[in-house]
Amino acid sequence: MGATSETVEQQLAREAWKLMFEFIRANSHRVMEVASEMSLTPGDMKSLMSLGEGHPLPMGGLAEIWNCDASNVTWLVDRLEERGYVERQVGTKDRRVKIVALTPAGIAARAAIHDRLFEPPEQFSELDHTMLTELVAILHRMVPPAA
Amino acid sequence: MGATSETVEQQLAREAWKLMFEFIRANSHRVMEVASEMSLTPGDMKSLMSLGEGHPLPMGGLAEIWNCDASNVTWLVDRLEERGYVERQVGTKDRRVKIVALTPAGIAARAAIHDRLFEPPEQFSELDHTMLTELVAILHRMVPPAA
DNA sequence: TATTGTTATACTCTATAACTATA
DNA sequence: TATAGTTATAGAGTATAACAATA
Repeated sequence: MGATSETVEQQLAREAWKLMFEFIRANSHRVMEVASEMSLTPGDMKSLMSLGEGHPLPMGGLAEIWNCDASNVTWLVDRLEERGYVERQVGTKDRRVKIVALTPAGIAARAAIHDRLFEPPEQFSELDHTMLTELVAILHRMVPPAA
Repeated sequence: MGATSETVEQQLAREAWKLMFEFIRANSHRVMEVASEMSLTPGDMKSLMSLGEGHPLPMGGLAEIWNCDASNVTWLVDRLEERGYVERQVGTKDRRVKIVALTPAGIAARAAIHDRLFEPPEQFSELDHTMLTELVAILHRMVPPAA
């Protein structure tokens, strides 16, 4: 049953992933909506989202996370800094590096985005208690605990 | 148990949605990878993905689906047409409208994208047969059958 | 000399406005 | 006159290259 069984599971995984993909695509407009509500561009919002509270990051690290050029990080951080959401701190060890940290206003903005973005789409109301419990357990297994 | 029970379910839905969101974000690089493999920009790929085989659409309809300006649709369709993936057909009833249809090459490219994009991420290997079956059933309930 | 981040500049993507052709 | 799509043009976002400060 080895090879056959494995194939069945791969097919199930593929089916599940495909459905998840479609579900996300059907709800992708929400990101734009929330950004628009908060007068942020999608780029600003994405940047803000990936700056953890207790985890300030150097410009270079952001370029890696955001998968863009360093010069673009300068531009993005300038935008957030103008709005008072982040600040640049000079590195203590190496004075060349600039650490980007959320300000209290940035932390608040990030929390507001999360609140709105994590409102579950209407399709979740199709699920009963058992299914919801199962789904949470399954996703907990797939998503590593700490980010 | 009415109000209380509902709140618990809303919390579960929120938790599930948040986890799904994180899971997708952790795998968002795949889209870029596949686009790059096929020498397509993410925009080209997104456009190609939303053109169904038996469902050619007018330029105006695409502007609505892609949520962008009509002039941008012209540009996007030009790109796909240059690569031989779509063709403009003049409307039979109203000669002003242009119907955009996938060519055989476009259908093949779309299938290739799907094949790669729907390869389930490694995290699915954490799930046993029961969980996979549950997940597929749950997602089928949330995603409307026809696209 | 090598590296971090910025500035100057060019290229890509998207939108607004004016236009062409049908209706 | 109104509508579907295109063309001309301007604006946002991103990258490449040259630069300044620090290592």
